[in-house]
Amino acid sequence: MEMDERKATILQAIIRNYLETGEPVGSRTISKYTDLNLSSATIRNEMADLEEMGYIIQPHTSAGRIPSDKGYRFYVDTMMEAKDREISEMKKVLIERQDKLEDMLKGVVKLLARDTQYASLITAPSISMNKLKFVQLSRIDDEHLLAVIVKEGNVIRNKVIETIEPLSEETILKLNLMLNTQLSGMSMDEISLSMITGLKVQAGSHSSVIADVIDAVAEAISAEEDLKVYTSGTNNILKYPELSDNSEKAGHLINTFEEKEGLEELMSTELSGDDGTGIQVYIGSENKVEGMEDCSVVTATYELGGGMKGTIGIVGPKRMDYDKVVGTLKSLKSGLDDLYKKDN
Amino acid sequence: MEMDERKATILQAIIRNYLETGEPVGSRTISKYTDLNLSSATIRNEMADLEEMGYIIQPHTSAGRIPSDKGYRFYVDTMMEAKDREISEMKKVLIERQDKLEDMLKGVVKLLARDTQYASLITAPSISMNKLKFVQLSRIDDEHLLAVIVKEGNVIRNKVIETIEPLSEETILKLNLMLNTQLSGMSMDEISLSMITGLKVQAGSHSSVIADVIDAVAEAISAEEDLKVYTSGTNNILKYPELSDNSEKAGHLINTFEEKEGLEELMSTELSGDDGTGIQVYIGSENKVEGMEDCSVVTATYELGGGMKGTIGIVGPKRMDYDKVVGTLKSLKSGLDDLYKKDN
DNA sequence: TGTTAGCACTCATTTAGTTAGAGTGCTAAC
DNA sequence: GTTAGCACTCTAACTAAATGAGTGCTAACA
Repeated sequence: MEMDERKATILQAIIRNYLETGEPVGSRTISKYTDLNLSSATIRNEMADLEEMGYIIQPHTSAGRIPSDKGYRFYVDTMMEAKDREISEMKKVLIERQDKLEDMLKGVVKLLARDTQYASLITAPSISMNKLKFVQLSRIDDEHLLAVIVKEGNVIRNKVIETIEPLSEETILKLNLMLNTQLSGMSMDEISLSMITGLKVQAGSHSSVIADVIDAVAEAISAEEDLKVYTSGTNNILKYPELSDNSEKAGHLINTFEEKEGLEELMSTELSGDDGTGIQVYIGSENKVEGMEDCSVVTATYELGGGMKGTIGIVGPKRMDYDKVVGTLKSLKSGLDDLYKKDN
Repeated sequence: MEMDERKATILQAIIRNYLETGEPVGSRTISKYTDLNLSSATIRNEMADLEEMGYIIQPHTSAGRIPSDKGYRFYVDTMMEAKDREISEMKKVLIERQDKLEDMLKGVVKLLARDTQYASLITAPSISMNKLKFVQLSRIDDEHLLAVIVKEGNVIRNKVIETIEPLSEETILKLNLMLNTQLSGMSMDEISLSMITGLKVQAGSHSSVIADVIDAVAEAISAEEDLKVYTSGTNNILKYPELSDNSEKAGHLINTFEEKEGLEELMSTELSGDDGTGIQVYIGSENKVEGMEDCSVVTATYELGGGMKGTIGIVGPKRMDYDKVVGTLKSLKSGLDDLYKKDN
């Protein structure tokens, strides 16, 4: 049995209808809905075939059909028509150009949640540059030293270091000079053990401070921590009976969003079937995050330039308005991408 | 009509029973539950009185009674016996002494949520000292300057400032010296306009940089931003039918927790009736945050020393195990308070 | 005067039974 | 290959009756 054009039309009609109503779709509905001019009986025959092929499912004997994961996948891959969506508010948010990246991300993800009515998330663009630009030590008081670590891309980290004995301004100046001549421009794997011991020897009695500083540098440089995830509209999960009827599952999902467990992986694994648009769709069990078997996830990768890539996406029920969501994500993605182009 | 001892005993029995079962409590139950040796008929008379006085409510004619807000309040104020609770895990979390305050707070709030099974939140200790310790300008590259602002209490803020023209190392050194001799030790309201203009004049051609730096200082010094709230266990809201049956309301609550709207106020308003334990209970409509009319909120103020006060608390249904919650909060509060004492 | 037994009454919840309707699969005719 | 027709299935909605917990009130009792 193979998929012919008529079967595809019928499948499309079933899915469209099911997305709209959420009710199983019967043969009579399709008979009227499509312009194939076929009677319900004929449709029934075709539907039996589609069920055999695994595209649709019958919840119980005397009900209509609903799409299976395979059915959704077919729809998304071949029949979806992404609606172009103008996010008018977006421009405001982006043009205001909040100087804190964090605020911008929060704004965008909030916008996405409001527009789609699905739980939304965004990852901060991850910095692939992990080189140290410079370190700046300053004396805070007799027991505390401040280490400011500036990475390539002007990402800044602070660390307060406790000192055993007070350090004079001159010593600090000397340490600063020493650290920067040796370390600046380095990435973590370039900083060898011998360099560290060398520095310690040079520092003499202050070697423990140097050790602490290098620890701080190492921590700051390893970029993992930067994979921060912001969420918005988690409460939308409750709007979809498929997800909220089982409050056990809904609670688990909400918890996942609050604790951000596993969301990084969700947002970072790239599906092989990426079609170049940067949009990816994961349907039901295609999704490997625990508790999301009944969800679909749609993500888009955006790029702020300089290799800074982040991901923005939504999590919703399998019965979701894919066309709208993909359209919205495309629009947001291009908005974010443009941000960089304009900037330069 | 006044509250005598017997009425109080009966009220207590009603509330205790209702907290356990969640079902309206009838006269017969009380007759057996208490050791007053009264028949159900007598209890009924007393219950009629209690209802007239506003301590209990009858959901419908032929049902038992449930406590009103006023009833809960009476219970909490005069009859509650906080169970002493040992949070064994807590020591681990606190002793590990995560060097980042943020991680510690997240750990504590997670613990609270796990222990109580209620939605939990914690505010970072707010720094009441808003004096500037020092400013440190560093050159990042030709167009960017880094301003590190250190406040009393060693709270640190960074700000990248764009410069119109490249600044030499000497200029930056000079600006640093100038800023610190003038500004260090100052609070915002001590920094007068004339001082600022004075600085600008001194800076000559670099006055715009000075303006930017002072803006950054002003922003950093105003402590508002420090009132960060961390949450955990929001999903517990779904565990309590009183809150989750109406998924509209539950969604709103979850949203409040995600966006942290209004939670700062919730955690910072101190009830007049504070009894010196630092524990506060808000029942139902006593609570002024939107959407929390059906909740009770219990908070505890902790102090990390040096005037750094924060608040930790839970939000749950009015029918909550007050004894347990208050016990847990007391335990956590004293754990946090001790943290500081040990430290010094 | 406070307490209790008894009784009629109320009302939410449960249970069972019925009905209505949507949809199917299959067969036979077109 | 398509369609009309029919028997069948199963859910959802509705109705009616039974259940039972709990009340308020009255009258009797100590």
